[in-house]
Amino acid sequence: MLPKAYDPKACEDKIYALWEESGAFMADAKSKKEPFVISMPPPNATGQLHLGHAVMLALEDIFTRFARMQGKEALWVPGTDHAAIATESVVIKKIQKEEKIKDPRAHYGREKLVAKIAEFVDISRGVIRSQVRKMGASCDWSRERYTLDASLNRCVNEVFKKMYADGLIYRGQRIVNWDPKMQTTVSDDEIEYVEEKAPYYTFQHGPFQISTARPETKFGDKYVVMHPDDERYKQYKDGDTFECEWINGRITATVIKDDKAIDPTFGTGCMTITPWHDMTDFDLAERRGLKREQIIGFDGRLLDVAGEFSGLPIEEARSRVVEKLKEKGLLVKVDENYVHRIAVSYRGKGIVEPQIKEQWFIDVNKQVVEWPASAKATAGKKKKKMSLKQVMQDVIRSKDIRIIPERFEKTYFHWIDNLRDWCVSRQIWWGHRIPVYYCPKCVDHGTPAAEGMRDSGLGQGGIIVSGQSLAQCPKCGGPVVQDPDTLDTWFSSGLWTWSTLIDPSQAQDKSLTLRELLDRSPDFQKFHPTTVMETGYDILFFWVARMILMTTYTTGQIPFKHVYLHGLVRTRDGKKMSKSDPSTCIDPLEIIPKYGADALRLSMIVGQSPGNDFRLYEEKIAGYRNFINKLWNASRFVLMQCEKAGVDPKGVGDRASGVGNLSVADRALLSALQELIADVTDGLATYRLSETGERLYSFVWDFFCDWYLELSKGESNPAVLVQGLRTIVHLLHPYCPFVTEEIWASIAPKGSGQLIREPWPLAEKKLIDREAEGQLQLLISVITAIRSLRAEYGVVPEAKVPVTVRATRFGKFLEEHQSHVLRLANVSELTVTAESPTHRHGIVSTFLNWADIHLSLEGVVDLVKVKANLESERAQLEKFLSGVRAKLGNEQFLARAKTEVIETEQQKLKDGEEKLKKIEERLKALRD
RNA sequence: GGGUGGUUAGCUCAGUUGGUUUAGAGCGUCUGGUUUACACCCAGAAGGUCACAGGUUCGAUUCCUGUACCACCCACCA
Repeated sequence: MLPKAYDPKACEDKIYALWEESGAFMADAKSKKEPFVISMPPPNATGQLHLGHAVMLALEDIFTRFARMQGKEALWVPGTDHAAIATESVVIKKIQKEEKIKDPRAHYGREKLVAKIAEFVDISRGVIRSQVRKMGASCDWSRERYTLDASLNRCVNEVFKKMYADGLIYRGQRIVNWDPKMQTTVSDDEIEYVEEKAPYYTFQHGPFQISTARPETKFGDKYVVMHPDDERYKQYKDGDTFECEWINGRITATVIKDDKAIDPTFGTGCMTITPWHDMTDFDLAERRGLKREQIIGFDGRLLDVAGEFSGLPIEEARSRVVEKLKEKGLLVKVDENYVHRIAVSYRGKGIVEPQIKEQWFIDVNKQVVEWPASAKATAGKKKKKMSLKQVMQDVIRSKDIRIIPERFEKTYFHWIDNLRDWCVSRQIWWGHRIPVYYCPKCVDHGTPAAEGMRDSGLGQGGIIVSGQSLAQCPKCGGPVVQDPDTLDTWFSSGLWTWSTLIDPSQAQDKSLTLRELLDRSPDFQKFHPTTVMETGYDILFFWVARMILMTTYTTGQIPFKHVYLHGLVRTRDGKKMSKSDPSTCIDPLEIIPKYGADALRLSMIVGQSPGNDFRLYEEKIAGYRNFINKLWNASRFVLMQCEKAGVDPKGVGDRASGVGNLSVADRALLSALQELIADVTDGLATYRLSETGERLYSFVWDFFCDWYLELSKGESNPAVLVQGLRTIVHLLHPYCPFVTEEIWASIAPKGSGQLIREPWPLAEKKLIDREAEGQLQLLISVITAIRSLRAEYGVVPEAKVPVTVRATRFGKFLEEHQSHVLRLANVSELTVTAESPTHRHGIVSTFLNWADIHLSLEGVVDLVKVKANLESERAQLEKFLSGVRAKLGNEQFLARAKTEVIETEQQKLKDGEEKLKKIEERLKALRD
């Protein structure tokens, strides 16, 4: 006999191993079946499984299992991400701590440090893999990829080369976000803004008053900007110069009139600018061709321009500059309560300083992309040259890609509108190295060397962008040097849906072009574009948008058809779970052994809607653990019934025919199952997972267990029990794969395989039996009504009570099926009659639409209470009826409402009045 | 400053095209129960003017406008 309580610990790992060994997760590129594909958002290779991953895995596993059972060629590609900055900073910190080395970069040098990081990643990558398995993820491990795999690196290089050739990648001196802590640039999206109170100073700058929160940047303030229409400054003309006393002596400054950069209603209406360290000022300087000067070094200390302050870190310099200006009498006022926002690096948490630096950029506005790319997609559309931005907009606008929930399309468009050229170079070592080589001899290529080259003292040189690694200059045969920078991690992540489908052995063949590589990779041919991209809405910009950008450009295909965005998991109090406060966190790895992966999955899916955050706490998970246990016990009950009847559950056939005589309950169950199949199939196909999960939950618990199984105790047909349970575990399998697979093992027909490979049930119309469902409903309402009366009047549970039912239409049916009523409502004798009962004392009643139910409680019941109950019921009913009458008395309603609606209302009135009449009769009888 | 979402039972949340008797679920609460599948259970019950104010409509939790509060995203107010 199976244990009373389901023990996930005893089953889950074992079942997962069976699935994996049997090859159930593996997809076949040669198959003729319709493909269904998901690229798993790769967790960081150094990471631990957290709830964000757990949600993602649960959702994607449901999609995948459903598709697989539906007979599609389902492929779910797992992988891990090298997470450039995140990983490098983790390892550097680790070395600093464990090996007491202050500057691991300097200490080890590039090659050794990269090797150390790789070693660390190798070890920790296995951790996340095993954790993904714990969730029950049915992904194809034979196709696991890593963003730094050789074949993926090949893709990265080829894409870079192609973009460079198309003029989409350029090198430029532009303002970037510099993280002095990590010593690298970071992208616009990897910056958080934190509000901070800081003093806000106003200084006298010649004839003008200017305000700033950053006095330490003000050394190069050679320009004063004001609005051309500002009356206060109309005596100054654009280009006027003036001399004034400033931090380090007298300077000459120029007046700039600009209507775009300045808001005349703000502050004094004029400002000085720092183009080197401010995005807005940089734009203005670009526009007007103004000089720019670096004030702060890349190490976060002031440069020589600061004179006596040179070499000071920002914080210290600030107060001392203010002090000096104050001494000179140039400090006008200080506002201590000014709130401004400082930019903080998402990863390193260091304060980001804008800097002008020579970097590699992707031009998002240059119109060189042919779109739509394929001839097939071109039907009805004109091929146009578009910019990357335009393609990104087009694929969403044309509904080639659908975002769920739809409202995120707006957010997406807004982000694209504000998108600047994407800085893709990073000054870290961990990642895909930029495939650009410099030949110091071949200056004739005409391109100046990158900053890194100058730093290494090689001076000017020719540039070669290569899809494969180079040791020699193809022109002169001399030695080349590779660009020291690596690529933004999202550059390679942007290729994820297809770079993972490239055949690794083909990728070794350097003679192939990227196009050939795509054409010769069977997986790419079969499985791209992928079907759905499922991820948190927080990385819509980071990742989803970049996959669209990179993939449309490179392959001419969209990366995916649907984007399903889930919400973020929050604590019980609605706060973000943060690693720094472990008490607020729920660790899936602790939850799974305790409640099971199935329960965790359900708790994150049911009651949630896409795109909305949700709160998770242990009671919620326990609730679904209870549900899993309920299902488990239902199956124990089914097996027990089989045993009693001497039926082998595995011998039960699949067809509803040939299982002997069907009771009303049997027919009602089979019928309800068909509707359930239809609802669940439709719900899963349209991504309505919460609603569908709830439907299954309620069906299993409230109908199958509470009614069907209870009725089976009186009269049972083991074959129907088994078939019903089989259908249920099929439908539930995507949601809770472990327990259903475990149950399946006991009830599967002989010769069948694992549930994971079973075909999805199809609704059979001929099993739909409205009559039986209606009849069962009648029985249920009679039993419920009697139970309710018993509780209301305090009848002790063990007392058997005689009941009279006055029913006309269904009297005969009720009489035939009274055994259920006797047992489930604890009734001693059931009298079905067409007349109202003659005895009136000690009777309590309730009125259904089609029957009156009278319980005889002679000598037990308090007549005053009976009367009071009837009166309150009457009052309620009258209130309700007056509402219905008012509606039906309204001419406008009769004239304009739909006929069905009017008919329903009329029916309501009729039923209600009848019921009222009965209550009146009962009250009258009580008075007599 | 712009945008998006939320405001439904004590708590956490569903509610797909406006009308299925009197708005649902889980947890919690209350009453009762060792009914041999399950106390991770069973039976019964209480609890909501669907944030507020207008509007459209015969009819609004559902559509529109505005207000308040909360959350998030974006933005160059020095």
